[in-house]
Amino acid sequence: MQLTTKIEYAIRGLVELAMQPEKKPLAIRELCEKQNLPAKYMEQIFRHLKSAGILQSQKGAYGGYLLNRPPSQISLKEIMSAINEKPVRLNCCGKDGHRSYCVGEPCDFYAVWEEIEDELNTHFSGIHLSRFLYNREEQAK
Amino acid sequence: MQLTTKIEYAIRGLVELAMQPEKKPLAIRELCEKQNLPAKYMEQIFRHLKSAGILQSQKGAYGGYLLNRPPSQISLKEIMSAINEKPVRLNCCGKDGHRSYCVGEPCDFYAVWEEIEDELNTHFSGIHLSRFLYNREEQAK
DNA sequence: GACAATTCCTACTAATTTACTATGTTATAA
DNA sequence: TTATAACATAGTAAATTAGTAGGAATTGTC
Repeated sequence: MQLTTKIEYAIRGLVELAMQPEKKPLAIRELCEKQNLPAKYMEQIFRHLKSAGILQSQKGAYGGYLLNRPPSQISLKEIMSAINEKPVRLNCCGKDGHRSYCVGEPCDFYAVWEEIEDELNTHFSGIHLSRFLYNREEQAK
Repeated sequence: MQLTTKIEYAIRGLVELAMQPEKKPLAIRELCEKQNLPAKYMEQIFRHLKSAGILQSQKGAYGGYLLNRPPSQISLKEIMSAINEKPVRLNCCGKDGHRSYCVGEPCDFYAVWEEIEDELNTHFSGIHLSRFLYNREEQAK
């Protein structure tokens, strides 16, 4: 498993939002000062999370972001796929790749790998943001 | 999930070896011609698989590689960790990173992520090479 | 013993991806 | 009207991935 900074930052940002009082938006700049994160980079990340329906935003002065749903209803799967859409490409099936290994389209190898991916997605769907703030929930008033 | 070519090539190579008659080593060059893979790159991959105890090798003329164990006893976990050792680094815990998020060493965030990694490793430990050659087993005599 | 075939080893390079920064534009509350 | 925030896109630097290059060491066969 490869944890990119994007995922890490996303989770840290979301955790911070989760500890925010209801309905009070938190600005990226403020959040990033607390967490010492690159603000401009975070903007991009948060916009993705917004288009995925995880966040909602308030523009202008006193604006910011807030969670669209409780942390227990935001899955790691959602977060991950909001941030990086990476279609798996197998070289054995590529246009230029050779095909002796491939039987159909998609080939057997690809089919098996897709099964495995599905299993992982199922697993990540069962992990929620709340898991990352278990210890902090008590700290937050 | 990110499937690197190294992992893909490793599996394709191992599948090819699995279809080889017992005790007859298969040379990288021959294997790579069949599968249209870069031979020199494959050498590196196979050497890693060897040091991980998945393969054994026979040097010199008529040499090559062969599986050390039946495909049903070679897990995806083994293959993956043989090829890429990637220690997860979280920026929130880094030497230069800030620490407001971190409570201990390692921090809560890290601890949760490690739990998730363990779950994945457990899952990958249950997936074996044989899964990739289910359909081909009949084809191989 | 010579030779051909093979694994083994290390260093280098090219391509791709990741992790940002820069420079704005647009919307909104006070 | 002004300050503050999200929104958008393009560019850049660092890191990783995906190889290639050039050989040394080993081993079966003639």
